[in-house]
Amino acid sequence: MSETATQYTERQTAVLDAALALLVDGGEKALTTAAIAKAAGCSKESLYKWFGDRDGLLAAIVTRQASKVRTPTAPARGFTEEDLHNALVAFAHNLLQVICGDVSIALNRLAISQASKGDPSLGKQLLRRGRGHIGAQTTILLRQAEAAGFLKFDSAEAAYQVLYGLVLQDIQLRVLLGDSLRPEEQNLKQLAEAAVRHFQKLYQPN
Amino acid sequence: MSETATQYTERQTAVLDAALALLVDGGEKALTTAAIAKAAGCSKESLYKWFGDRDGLLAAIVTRQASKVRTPTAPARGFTEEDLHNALVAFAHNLLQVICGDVSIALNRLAISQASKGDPSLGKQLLRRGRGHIGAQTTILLRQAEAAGFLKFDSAEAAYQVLYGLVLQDIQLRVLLGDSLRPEEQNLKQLAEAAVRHFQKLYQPN
DNA sequence: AGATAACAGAACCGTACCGTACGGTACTAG
DNA sequence: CTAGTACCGTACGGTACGGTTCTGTTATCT
Repeated sequence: MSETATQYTERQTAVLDAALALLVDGGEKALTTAAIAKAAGCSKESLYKWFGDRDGLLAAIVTRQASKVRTPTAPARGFTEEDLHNALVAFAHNLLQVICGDVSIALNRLAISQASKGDPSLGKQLLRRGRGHIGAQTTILLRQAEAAGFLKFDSAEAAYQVLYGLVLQDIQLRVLLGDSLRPEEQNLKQLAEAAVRHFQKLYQPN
Repeated sequence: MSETATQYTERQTAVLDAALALLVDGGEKALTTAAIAKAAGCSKESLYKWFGDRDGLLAAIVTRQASKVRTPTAPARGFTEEDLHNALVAFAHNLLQVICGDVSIALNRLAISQASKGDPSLGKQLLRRGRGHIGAQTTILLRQAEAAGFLKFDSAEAAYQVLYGLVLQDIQLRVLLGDSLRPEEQNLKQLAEAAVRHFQKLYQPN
């Protein structure tokens, strides 16, 4: 596994942000090297000097964005059952907002498109740095909740998987396919609360 | 909405099948008009005569495949709670198998790629004829189960959404991104049973 | 048998885009 | 003042592909 610990200069990250903006509105077809150079106010030659080739630039975009994932607020040491509920709802709400956001949609579409061309590296990056990271943090929260006696399960990872499914349902795939949320789904906070309610019912201790 | 009731000749459906096979192994980049013509043993000119342009051909591939969706076995008139459980598990298992299959992955990737280029029509088709259809059938089953007193919920559609999320979790997105299932996820039957168990616990009447 | 339509095969055209090369410019160091 | 560095802007080569056109062949109909 290539540990791309490469740190980019301020100038280069600005280029990556410009490229991401270009990707978000316009899709992948708008993301040509010429367009990136123009939007970023640099020359194509510099792009190739900095990022190797087009795929390298795409990978840099993904890793840069994935490095921005906000880890869920660390749970307080001693916390009540209501704290747990609120933390889970906040997690679910945040997850829904991220997934329905333009940036997430554009990046996931890009990664899937690359996977379709036989290169799963972008997808792996996205899963590892995005979903994997946020999942690990939340799994810790679940374990603490179990230790506090608020939840009961065999595997924290499996429980997290269930929570994830309850929250997202088929929403992520639908937005990726270009579908728009139904009116009753517009209220993401409400969706998050319903999902967490179901989750707590499934894993209540008694 | 264009009601593409166009019926293709046997020859043309054979071309669509060949194109689908090409898409399944090789991804979208392998799906050039020249390659399709070669694989199907026809000329490019015929392709354009039959399907208009490349996008028309892609749409024809999707609609043809979507027309093959097997509606879940109609539930028996008088059925027991065990029948319900078995029907739900069969549904979940079948769903997982379809979603993890090469054809589903290739078509969903194709539709997402098209959506990324600003054309959501393929995605709409996929949702309407694929997920929408199977969902409607299953929702009917859920309603009958409620009438029989085996389940309790406010909205059958919402309950179906929950079942869908419990079954798929993040599996579909992961396979689309090129990730492979973890060893403990290989047993799809087991996943289906766990999901249905959770579902029934959530919506048990008492 | 002759006419007509359908089709395969191949050549061709225009376009889009990746990657590279080159000339010109601003800035810094000695 | 000169040399070096980093960069922009542009132009170009090579290639891939969508779509069109042409020619020859096969099949069907009268």
